[in-house]
Amino acid sequence: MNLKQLSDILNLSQTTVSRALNGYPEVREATRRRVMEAAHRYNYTPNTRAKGLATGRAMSIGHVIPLSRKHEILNPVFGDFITGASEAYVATGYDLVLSLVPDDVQAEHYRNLGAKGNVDGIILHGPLVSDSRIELLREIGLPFLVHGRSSGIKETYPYLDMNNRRAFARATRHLVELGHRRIALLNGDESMDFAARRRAGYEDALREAGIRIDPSLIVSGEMTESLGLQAAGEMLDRPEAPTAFLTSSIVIALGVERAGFRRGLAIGRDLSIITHDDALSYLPNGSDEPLFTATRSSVREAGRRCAELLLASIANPDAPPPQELLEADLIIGRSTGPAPRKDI
Amino acid sequence: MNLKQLSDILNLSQTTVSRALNGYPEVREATRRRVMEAAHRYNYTPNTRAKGLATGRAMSIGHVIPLSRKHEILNPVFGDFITGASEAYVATGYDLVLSLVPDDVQAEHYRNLGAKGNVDGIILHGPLVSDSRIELLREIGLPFLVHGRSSGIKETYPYLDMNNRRAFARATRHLVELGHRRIALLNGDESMDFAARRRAGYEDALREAGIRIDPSLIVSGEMTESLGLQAAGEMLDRPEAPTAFLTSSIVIALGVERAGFRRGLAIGRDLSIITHDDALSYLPNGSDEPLFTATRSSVREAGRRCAELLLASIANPDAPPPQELLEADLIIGRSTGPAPRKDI
DNA sequence: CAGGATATTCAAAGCGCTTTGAGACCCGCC
DNA sequence: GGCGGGTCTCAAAGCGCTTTGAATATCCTG
Repeated sequence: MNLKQLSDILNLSQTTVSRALNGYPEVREATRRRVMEAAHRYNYTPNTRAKGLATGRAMSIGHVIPLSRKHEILNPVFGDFITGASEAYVATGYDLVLSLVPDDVQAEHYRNLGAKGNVDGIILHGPLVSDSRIELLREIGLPFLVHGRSSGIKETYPYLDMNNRRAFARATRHLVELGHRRIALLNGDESMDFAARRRAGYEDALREAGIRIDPSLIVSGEMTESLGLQAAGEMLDRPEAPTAFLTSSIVIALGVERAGFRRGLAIGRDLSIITHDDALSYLPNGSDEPLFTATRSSVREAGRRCAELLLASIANPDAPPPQELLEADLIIGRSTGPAPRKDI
Repeated sequence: MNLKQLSDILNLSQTTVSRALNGYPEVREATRRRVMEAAHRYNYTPNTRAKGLATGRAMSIGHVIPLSRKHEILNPVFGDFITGASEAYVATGYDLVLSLVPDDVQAEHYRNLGAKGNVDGIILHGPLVSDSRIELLREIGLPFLVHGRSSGIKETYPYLDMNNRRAFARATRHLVELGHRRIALLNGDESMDFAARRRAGYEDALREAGIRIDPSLIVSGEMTESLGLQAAGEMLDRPEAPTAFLTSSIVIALGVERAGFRRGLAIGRDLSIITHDDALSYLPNGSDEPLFTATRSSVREAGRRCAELLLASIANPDAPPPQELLEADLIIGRSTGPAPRKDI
């Protein structure tokens, strides 16, 4: 069923039918109702491609996920982010076009997305510390929004980020206040901006407390359970083992916990753990009481907000680029406690 | 840059340029090269919407994720599935359109997808035991493929599934052979087809071994760490505690393990665990040696295969509907061992 | 009831592409 | 020289929609 057929059935011109459906004022209310009803009855929905061609708007947003050896980092978080973004898209009739693109063809892919014209805007995922994609996107002229930031970029660009630095500074400070001096950081890949900022926050707090930054207590890599298990395991076996761990994700924290269990350490007493918690729906931090003390910031919420901001800036291209910073909550759970006596 | 501009620059007609780019034979090789080169130089890419309008093909595939209280079940697995599917799409120039749709408007959404014509086919996720969407999709006439199956549907329909029943029967049998008699099943929501089949496999093996099926040892729900922790915790505190657990996902297994740790039980000795492992990239089952004994089947691989099958059936609509069943591997790890003496 | 608003409807152009059917050109051959 | 056959190129129609500018109904006022 297309517009022509529908208007033939109704004995109206295509113009009138189109106007009736799109809420233009120059259609009598009775006519509009008649049209609406027929559209519904015959299950007529305007063809997106044709509509897009005519209006110049694709009514869809592109999400490009870098696909590399490192992509696993984004993976678990991505589902929730998308869920949030979708809420905003569904509400406004936009579609979400997803592409997972190998690192080496990304530039080309972005250019294509622009030229092919099948998205009205792009959400940039997983920015690096210094990410050339931002400049590229500006050059292409397609509206975009960065989820996260890129410290190396000085020009202003639209973004939504979580205040990773402050969150990790607070978490570290909390451990310091509990008397911990040897605090390990198990971080994500530090070529990623969020991880670099987290480390900066951790170092801020240590410096502030006059604690020497010990590189041997800092590990960064893929945020998996194994990373937590292995890195924590190795550190705990040292004579001068850390008494507290700060981890970038719950899965890492689970690995740390396992390493602790294996050594008969009681979590929250012999060993403290603070993790960042993205509030992933399928990996809740405990059900009633939080399992881990954590800095928490919902990535789903971030997804929704990103989408909203991007849509707003598409609707109003002359507005200044949106820049928002979300603060994480510090949630106290049972995985932290005062540093063991002998270690103070 | 559009076709007209490009052909003006080249002093050729739009037809010729279009033909040159699309590999038609009636263009001199020299001309074609000239066109190709110019297209590249001016970064010309045909507008997808216009091309789609003209050809009637959208060059994109829709993935519809049911969004309900239960959606979390799909969530963690979904990222990997998509990654796999994307590999197939990228290779063939297709785009992936994602929509997360609340349960109550799904039917409408599918109809719309069909009418809007912005996808050439649909992958159906998370089929229920008896899923009306399959009939609906057939009725709509849009090519589709089900990831999983729906036991309640008798007509043939295209699908790719993992042999959940056999996998769980094998796993259960393995535990039985190790001497376990009280084997608990921590399953996903059993209104989902995959979970129902897993339970059937579990029951097959128990019946086969003459072991009574004890409903109090079967729990199904959201596949989270908490589910594992709580359900296993409760069961382990019974006088007649199970000696082995069969779980539907690694996250559940992690919860079971934690419940074990808390009670001072040694995994693989006091307590055996077998889990299904979707081979998620960010939740590997150990790094060198598998953490858990597991039935393993890569969901990423499934995603790739689903996409391939769907694309093939779009390319060749008259072929019989593809139906494929993947077998899971049974991987032996350190989480299983003979049933404790006193329990035999 | 004429005359001018105002409300409603229409035909047609255009969005950027593919594709059809036809025209131009160049051979070589009789 | 003319003609058939290949090779190459072109103008124009159409995909399904929106939107402009014009035409027609309808209504109100004096």
